[in-house]
Amino acid sequence: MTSPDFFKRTGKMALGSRLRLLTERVNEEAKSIYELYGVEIKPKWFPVYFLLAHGEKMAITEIASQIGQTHVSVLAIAKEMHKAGLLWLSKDENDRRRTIARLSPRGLSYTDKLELQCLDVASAMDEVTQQMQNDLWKAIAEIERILDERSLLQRVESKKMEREHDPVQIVPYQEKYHDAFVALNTHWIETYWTLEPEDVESLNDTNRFILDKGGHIFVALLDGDPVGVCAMMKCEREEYDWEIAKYAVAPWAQGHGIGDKLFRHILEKAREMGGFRLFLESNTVLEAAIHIYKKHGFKELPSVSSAYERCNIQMELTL
Amino acid sequence: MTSPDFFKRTGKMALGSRLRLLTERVNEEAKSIYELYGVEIKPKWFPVYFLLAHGEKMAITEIASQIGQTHVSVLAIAKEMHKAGLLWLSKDENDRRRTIARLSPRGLSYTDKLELQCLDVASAMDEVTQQMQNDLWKAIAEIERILDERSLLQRVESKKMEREHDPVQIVPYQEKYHDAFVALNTHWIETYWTLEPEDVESLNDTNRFILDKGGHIFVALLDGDPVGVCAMMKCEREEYDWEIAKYAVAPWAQGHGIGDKLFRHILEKAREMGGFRLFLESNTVLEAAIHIYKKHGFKELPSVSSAYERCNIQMELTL
DNA sequence: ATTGTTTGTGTAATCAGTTACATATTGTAT
DNA sequence: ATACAATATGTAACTGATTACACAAACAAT
Repeated sequence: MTSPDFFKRTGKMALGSRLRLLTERVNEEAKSIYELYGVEIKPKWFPVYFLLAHGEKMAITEIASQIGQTHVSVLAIAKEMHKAGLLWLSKDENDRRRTIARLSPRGLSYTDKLELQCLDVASAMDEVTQQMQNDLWKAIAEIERILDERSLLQRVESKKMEREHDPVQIVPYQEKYHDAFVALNTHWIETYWTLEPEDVESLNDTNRFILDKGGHIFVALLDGDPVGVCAMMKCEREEYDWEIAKYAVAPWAQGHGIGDKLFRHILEKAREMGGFRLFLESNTVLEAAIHIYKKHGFKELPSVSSAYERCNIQMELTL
Repeated sequence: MTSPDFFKRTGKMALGSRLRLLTERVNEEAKSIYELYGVEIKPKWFPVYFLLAHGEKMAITEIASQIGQTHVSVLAIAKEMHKAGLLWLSKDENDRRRTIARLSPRGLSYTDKLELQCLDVASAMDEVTQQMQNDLWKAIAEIERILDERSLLQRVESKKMEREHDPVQIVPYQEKYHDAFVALNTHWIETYWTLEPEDVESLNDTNRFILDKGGHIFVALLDGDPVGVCAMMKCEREEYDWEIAKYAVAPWAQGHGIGDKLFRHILEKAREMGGFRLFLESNTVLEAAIHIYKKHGFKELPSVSSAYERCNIQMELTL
């Protein structure tokens, strides 16, 4: 039914689509719930019904502004309800523009049933809410308030400005960064060790070794040029979620916090994807890297038994 | 713009309407964000675009199942994108039923721009998320999971069963319970004291004294008959949110936990409405009530200076 | 008293999705 | 080899909302 994988990949860009899907689903459920109670009311009538449930009289526009819809849709609902014999429409004597709506006796007679239904739905929703760590209801209220303060457009606009003025950017790996990925990693290996045939293979076949297995690579761009890379791979060890590897920054670009920014990005992604136990292997000669690992809270593990000969230190972090 | 008052009143019954409103709003914003980036892509194309962004080829139905929409809507999107020159459609050689979609070179050329847009939107959304106590994104994922386990319909169904088999029910106040509200309160006052003219006035004019000021009354029904009432009023003292008052249960119905259930309901409502500091006044001769107050954690306040002569104890609770 | 603006309602077209059903291919079980 | 079921697409009609626009009543300012 749900396709959580897709939305995990899109990230928050697809909020609209996701909300629409959830809305659809909730309305679907609502329909069958109304049927369960034998109330001949369409779910979309509910807001109007609720407003008039105790005999209140209201003009179309008034209803619309209260329930947050356009007068056109309220008009359509009112007509449908009128046709179903639940609602009466009349002109306001004092202001001949206004059309006053109120429930018919038959409409009013449903109020009790509907009230029971509300009761049951409320307690079912309460039950659901208790099972959630994040209260959907409150979250909606919060985001509405936050977007009232400053629209998403404005926020995105300033992020855009920020980004455009920042020469350093972290982006997800793409095929076009493959050469840089290989070159950057080759460089630090060759500085201290020699490149083994396995190295060449694993670097060249990025897709097979990292991405296809559910791993991710991020690239640091300086004025659009790739100057740093770092990979997070699904960890083969049971006790960890992600292994950080292939972390390399061009020597001439070091010392400007680019590596740190890249690494922070990786940690954030891990957090987002719900993997909290991180692992990495390295060598103590790579002082700059070890410094960054420690800075972000990685702790050294006691014993080392690595597949790579050039590793003499293993570290872990639980986010 | 938003109408939070209305949704506060409807409670969780109007989740569908509320979600639709939020969806509408997000999509509205999305539209202007796309414009900001000068990408000639409609927001609703995004899921399809995202899937094909790196040259992937996919059949219509395949796309549909991945993004959680019907093949019909994907087809419509594909046609629109085709018309806009962003997408190519071709028949699968091996399976002549399948229509394969992939981005045209022009479509692919937008990928970079869109990626930047994703980046900015993601960081704007992250900023928003950090301001929220309840993570909307996670809340959606959670509720989807919970509803996968057991549909809302099923949950409501069992709540209905429970309610129908439980003779005791707590419902919000309605006009028809007015007589019971007056009678129940009059009874305990007259048992220990005499009814003053102010009492009569405040009980009779429930609307003006309690409801119009944003207070709430709940009624305990036993087999449909009102046997208990309790009010929560906006507290006049700065340091509290709600004052509990007019708490009365018919003597012949006492000792069956009805009063307790009613009181628990009140506490829950206070919690829901975000009022955490509660206050009440009472008299120590009302042992049953004092017992319930203490049971739920109310603590006695030292000094008493009440408007009511018959009060000799004041209590408070922070939820 | 007149005129221009605001407000309330109504109509038509549009949008982004849906369901229901038709048609063409492909797979499968005798 | 055939017939039936399953799959992939396509079409038409519907749904629940919207925007754009028309028109009449009420209000406000000269």
